[in-house]
Amino acid sequence: MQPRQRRKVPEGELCAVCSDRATGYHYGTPSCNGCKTFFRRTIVSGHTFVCQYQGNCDVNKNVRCACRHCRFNKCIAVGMDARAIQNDRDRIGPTKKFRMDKRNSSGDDDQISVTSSSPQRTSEDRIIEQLFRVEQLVNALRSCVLLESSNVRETLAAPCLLSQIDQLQPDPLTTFRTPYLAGMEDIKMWNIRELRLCLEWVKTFEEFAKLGPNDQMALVRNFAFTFNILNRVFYSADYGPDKIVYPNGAYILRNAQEAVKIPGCRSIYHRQMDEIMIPFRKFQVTVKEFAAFKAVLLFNPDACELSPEAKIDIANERTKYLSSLFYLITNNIGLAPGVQKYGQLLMMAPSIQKIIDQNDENMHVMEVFEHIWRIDSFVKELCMR
Amino acid sequence: MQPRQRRKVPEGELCAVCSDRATGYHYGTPSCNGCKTFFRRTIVSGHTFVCQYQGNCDVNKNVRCACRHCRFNKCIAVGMDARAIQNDRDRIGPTKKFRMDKRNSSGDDDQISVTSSSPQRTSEDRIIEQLFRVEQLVNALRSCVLLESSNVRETLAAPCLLSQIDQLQPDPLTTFRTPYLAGMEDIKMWNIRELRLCLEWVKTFEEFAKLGPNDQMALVRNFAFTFNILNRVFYSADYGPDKIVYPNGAYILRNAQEAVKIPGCRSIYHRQMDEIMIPFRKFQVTVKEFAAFKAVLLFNPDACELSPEAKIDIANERTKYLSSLFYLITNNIGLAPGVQKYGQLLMMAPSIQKIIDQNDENMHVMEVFEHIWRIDSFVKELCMR
DNA sequence: GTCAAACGGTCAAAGGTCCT
DNA sequence: TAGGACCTTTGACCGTTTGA
Repeated sequence: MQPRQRRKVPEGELCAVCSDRATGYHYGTPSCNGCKTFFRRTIVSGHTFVCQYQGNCDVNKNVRCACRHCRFNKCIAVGMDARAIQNDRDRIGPTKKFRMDKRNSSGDDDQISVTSSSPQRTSEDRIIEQLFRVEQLVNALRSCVLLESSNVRETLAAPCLLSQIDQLQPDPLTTFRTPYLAGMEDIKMWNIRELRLCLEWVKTFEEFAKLGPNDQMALVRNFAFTFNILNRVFYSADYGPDKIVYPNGAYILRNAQEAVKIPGCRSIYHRQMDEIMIPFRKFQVTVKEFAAFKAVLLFNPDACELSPEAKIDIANERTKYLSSLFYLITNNIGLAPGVQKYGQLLMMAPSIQKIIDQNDENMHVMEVFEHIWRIDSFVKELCMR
Repeated sequence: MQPRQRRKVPEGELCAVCSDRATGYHYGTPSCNGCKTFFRRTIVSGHTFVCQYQGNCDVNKNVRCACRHCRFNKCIAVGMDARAIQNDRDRIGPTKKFRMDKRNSSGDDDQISVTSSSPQRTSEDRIIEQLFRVEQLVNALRSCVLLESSNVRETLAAPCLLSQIDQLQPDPLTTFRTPYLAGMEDIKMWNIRELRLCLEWVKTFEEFAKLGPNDQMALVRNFAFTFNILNRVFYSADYGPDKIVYPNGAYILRNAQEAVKIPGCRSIYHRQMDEIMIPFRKFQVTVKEFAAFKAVLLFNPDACELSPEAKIDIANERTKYLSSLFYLITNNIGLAPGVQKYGQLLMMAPSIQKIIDQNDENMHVMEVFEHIWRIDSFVKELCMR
């Protein structure tokens, strides 16, 4: 477990969160067993808490359980690092031998639901929990070796990779290295990977699966590059407002480096930073909110070439995710601030649309110079109109 | 939690207090759920009980509730340890999966409409009332003779026409006649008129007036054609989903008539109908809501060529109108339906954006054929990038 | 190879919820 | 209202992984 520094916690050191006796450095911070476990569970489950008071509750050994919102905030404030949490469960096997028995009793395939002990309250909560589980799976899939898929329709018809994720190998190309300037190969690799993930992601929606292949194609062609860009900026490590950092450390500068510039194309990276990445950070969009926002954008009844019959179902689906997003936000931060955050988030959509349109235009320019800037056929099928 | 030892209560172990089945060691003593909870509540509430008899009542499963004094005494006697009781914890929310309560019921009795009947008007109310007054004035101005204005900056700097509206003459070109197929002259006339109205409309916003001329120009160039199209479809008389009708009766067909087609340009009228006009009608958007929606769209912090300083004020202004729109809608129709309507309305913005972008493209095509399809210089200044 | 730091998993025993 | 069945959350303890 890469300890940041190999140092023993001094005798009598206190938990930086609650001042109980620290049992060591956990997630980069001297902390007690309770705060360590609390932090991990909160991150892994994706729970968000609401303070019943003013958000400035005292956190100490005696009252640390009184307000989970303030306890978690303090965990973050004292420097606990969520990246030190290992979501990759293949690397640590079961700690008990009789775990084998459990596997056998629950059937051959280890199911997704093992880890989730979610509260499941209202239908909105269930929707959000489902989105969150899928989001985590997609994030795991992002760093796996993905076989090349040249045909969108076939990929859509194939079984979802997310259910077989434990049989996939980690891809060394995706492991984080010291940040370095991205080259064109990085951009292409991540574009293809993210578009591939998009196809697996959309397949997890029941309503999407019900659509005919042409409607599926229309929706996914309308949405795929949005998914690509949104994930790129949302999951970019925060190296300031002028860098978009891919998971492997490759980064793009605000004024794009020469290596990734395309003659005749207007750079859209600075707009991705100003109009998406910075607002996401400013509004403190959570993973769950992000997932719901993407679902809203996917179900676009105005997507080109949708059949009229499908439009109605798709509009209803959008409404469902809109409501879930609203209650998620307002439950987290209260009605009045939530109304603002919700509105601001939705009003990012037109800006995102403009960026996507600009990208479309760029791709057509690239195609003119196809002998130089060859566009992957899979990308072309998904993103060109 | 310090369990004294990690030991499971033996099968068949009895509660030391009442001899019911023990569910585990609680507060240091094997005990049942009832006595466990009774002990905690008694300690936490600080209650003291008085025995009605001699203080030596029997305490067992059947009569344990008969005398709380003796029950509590026995709890202490068998060794329950009050020091194992913790401070209050955070609320954990509903624990039952299916609850038929709150939101999705009718929104009438929702708490949100505190303001509507109170004499004190909120700031949101005042904002809406102001927008509504201006909307009515602009609607009046639409049918007045408007002097030609060739220069956008000068027009923005000039006094607002809305304050001199009673000195203007009605324009016979705008009076309603029996509907007839619009010709290119109708389209051009209404485009210019609506753009002219847009300039007068934006001037009524205090925050807009405060901006420097370059920022004003950036905002209005970003917004003018949106204003044009939105007013066109919102105020179109309802002759079904396949006609956009101008105030003078000129109408455009879904499959645009030859007279208004432009070679090389994709028609955007059917999209204006499907993605704006029909949703406006379906959602039953009111005039006030429409006005607030336009204000939200005007104050776009992502408009091209805005100065960085202006962006912040503009974002705040947008948030203000977003909140006003939300409270307007939810006060009208209740929280749950309002949340849906609000979200659906805002999510029209990306589709509107796409239509505007398509229009931009068309205008560039038109310019190539400028000798035939001459674009008015005023229109060009406002709408071309 | 050795071993301690720091991961994740476990489950008894805390507290909270909600129907009676 | 108070009681208690049933639920979630907590954290001390333990096995596993990893890097110096």
